[in-house]
Amino acid sequence: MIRAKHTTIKDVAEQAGVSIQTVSRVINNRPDVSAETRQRIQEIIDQIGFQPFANARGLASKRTHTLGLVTADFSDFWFSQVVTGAEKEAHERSFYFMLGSASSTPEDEPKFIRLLTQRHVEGVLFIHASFADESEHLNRLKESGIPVVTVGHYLPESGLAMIDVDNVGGGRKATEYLLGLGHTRIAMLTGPSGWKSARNRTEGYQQALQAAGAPANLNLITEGTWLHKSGYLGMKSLLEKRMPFTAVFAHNDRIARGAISALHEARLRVPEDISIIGYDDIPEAEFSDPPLTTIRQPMEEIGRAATRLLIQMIDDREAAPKQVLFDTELIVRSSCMRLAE
Amino acid sequence: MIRAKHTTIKDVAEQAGVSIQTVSRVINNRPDVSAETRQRIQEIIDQIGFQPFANARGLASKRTHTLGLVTADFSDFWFSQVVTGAEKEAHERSFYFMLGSASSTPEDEPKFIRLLTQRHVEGVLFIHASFADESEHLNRLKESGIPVVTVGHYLPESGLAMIDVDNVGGGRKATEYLLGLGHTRIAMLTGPSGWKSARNRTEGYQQALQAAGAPANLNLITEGTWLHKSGYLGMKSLLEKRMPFTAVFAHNDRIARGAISALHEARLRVPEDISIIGYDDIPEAEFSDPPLTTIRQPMEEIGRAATRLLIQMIDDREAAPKQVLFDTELIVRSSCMRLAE
DNA sequence: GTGAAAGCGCTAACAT
DNA sequence: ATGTTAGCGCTTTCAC
Repeated sequence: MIRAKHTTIKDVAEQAGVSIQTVSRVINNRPDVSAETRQRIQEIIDQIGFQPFANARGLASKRTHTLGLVTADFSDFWFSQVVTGAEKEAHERSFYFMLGSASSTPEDEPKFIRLLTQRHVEGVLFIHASFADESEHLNRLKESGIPVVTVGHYLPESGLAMIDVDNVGGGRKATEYLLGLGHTRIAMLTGPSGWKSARNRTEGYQQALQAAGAPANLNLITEGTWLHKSGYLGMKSLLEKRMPFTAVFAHNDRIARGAISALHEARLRVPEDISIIGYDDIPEAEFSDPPLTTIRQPMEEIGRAATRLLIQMIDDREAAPKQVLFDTELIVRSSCMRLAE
Repeated sequence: MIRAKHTTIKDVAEQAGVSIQTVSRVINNRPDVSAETRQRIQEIIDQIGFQPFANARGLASKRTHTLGLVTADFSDFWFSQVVTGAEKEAHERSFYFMLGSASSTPEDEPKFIRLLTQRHVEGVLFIHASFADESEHLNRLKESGIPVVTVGHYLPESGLAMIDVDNVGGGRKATEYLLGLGHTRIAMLTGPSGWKSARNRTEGYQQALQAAGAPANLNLITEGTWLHKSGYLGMKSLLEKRMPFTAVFAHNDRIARGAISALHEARLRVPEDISIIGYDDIPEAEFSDPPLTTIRQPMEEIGRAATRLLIQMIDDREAAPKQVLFDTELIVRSSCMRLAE
């Protein structure tokens, strides 16, 4: 196997007639080089297309500028948005992400830990990893002293840094909106209760109902997964129960859209017969039938903020893990209407 | 900034009372170590949790076991599936992916090239990168001698390795299905013509029509993006033209679903008034209203195959770039029906 | 089967 | 402002 010969700092030094160290200073933008030499060296670098080898720098400086990215589900829209933000922020700060295990099956854990330690990642970003599955990962990492920031995955006990959306507030906001339209029998299709975000949205829902003196009816709550299919099946089972309700809070837009399919199948109209509100504001929400009223989360900004915090923790190991909650925004479209008297 | 001290090969060697080199042999599974010494060393490795530092190995061996992953759009379902497969395959072969630029804006190119060369990635996987934007990237990489495999992005001129779905066949399959149901006025909502996959689906569509003696009517073809919104707007403009058609081939399921929204708004029923077939078989397709007939692509397997090919090209630089086409599968649900006489 | 020496490409620390 | 020396943690090469 023949490998292309890369140009090294030595080549540059020889051509410029200076020592390796001086070239190193130029690469690293150190102040103690004369403008003249700096320029001469820079020209040679540009000309022969020299790129310092990250591995060698990492070995010598004990910094790898590498971050680990771990997630439970790539296909999740929420995830993809967060990653986009995270990636941009990292690049701007000259950090890069290594892909951790996508499938977080328990057997993968040793491999996963090995990846992170062998590569000496300087920090790890957990995006949308589920609750139970991952906590052992997290603890092991924490013990190893690597800074960890979690997104959409808050365990208050763990004391880990986290960036998330205010899901309690979001759940409250959604429910209050429906209450404001006169609805009191409000059903809910939740995400898996293993997810903190789902539990929090449920909590917000209950807070709002309680404050309005319209206590939650457990028969109107159905737990499921985050998928479209789950909304469809959940709504079907809700309808079979024959408990009256006039509005639904779905824990994400995919669930909401699945529920609408089931509603249509049952010849019920949205919003005339049933009002429905989602969560996320996925791109399709605007073009659903009907356009979906929903709770928007600032996902890309969350990714950026998480990465920023992670790098900050790397730079200052004493920095206490912070927990930041972003606010949600109610996006009113036409899947909800005022309850007729 | 205090960094945790990592255990090194030296620590292991000292504890085992052997030389560094012998430990190295154990790590790399070389045959020339006595079973006894090997076991003793292995026990110490396990006990103190030693992990060889990938950077140092890379520096010494000139192998980084790192691959670059570049894409135009994270939020694409197709992409996420392919990545999942690619990631699994890579892990099984002890390779890892570094995230390249997510946003493939032209300004990012220098940064992007720098990432890949500074990290000495051994190969690069381009997933679903668009045609025009990226070709300069590709050529630069090719010149640098780094193996490149593209997925969903075939430029025959470039001679690059690629794994893709047989989009011509898929387009033909979709169109033939509609023809078989008696439709002859078949409209089409395409993806961007800058994408090879879109052009190929169009080609398959034209082939099928021609073979059936029902030449394509350009007025029935509308180009758009891959997004839901585009299907919605495309169908609206199609309807405004008042050119009669009885069926639609949408270049992906999101477009199809957008089109269905527009159709519903226009008080047209699917499939009673208009039949529609999509492409991809996204999870939501099954639960659309109506459930969407579509063309399925084996995405995860494509990711695996692409990674396998990439690693093969790394191992054997003489291996000619291969081009592999996967077959598609027609998934019949209920968004199409036989044309009434 | 095992070890010693050299060096991968770079930075850190200390010279001058 | 620049050079010298040492060494990061590992593999390679060659010796025994």
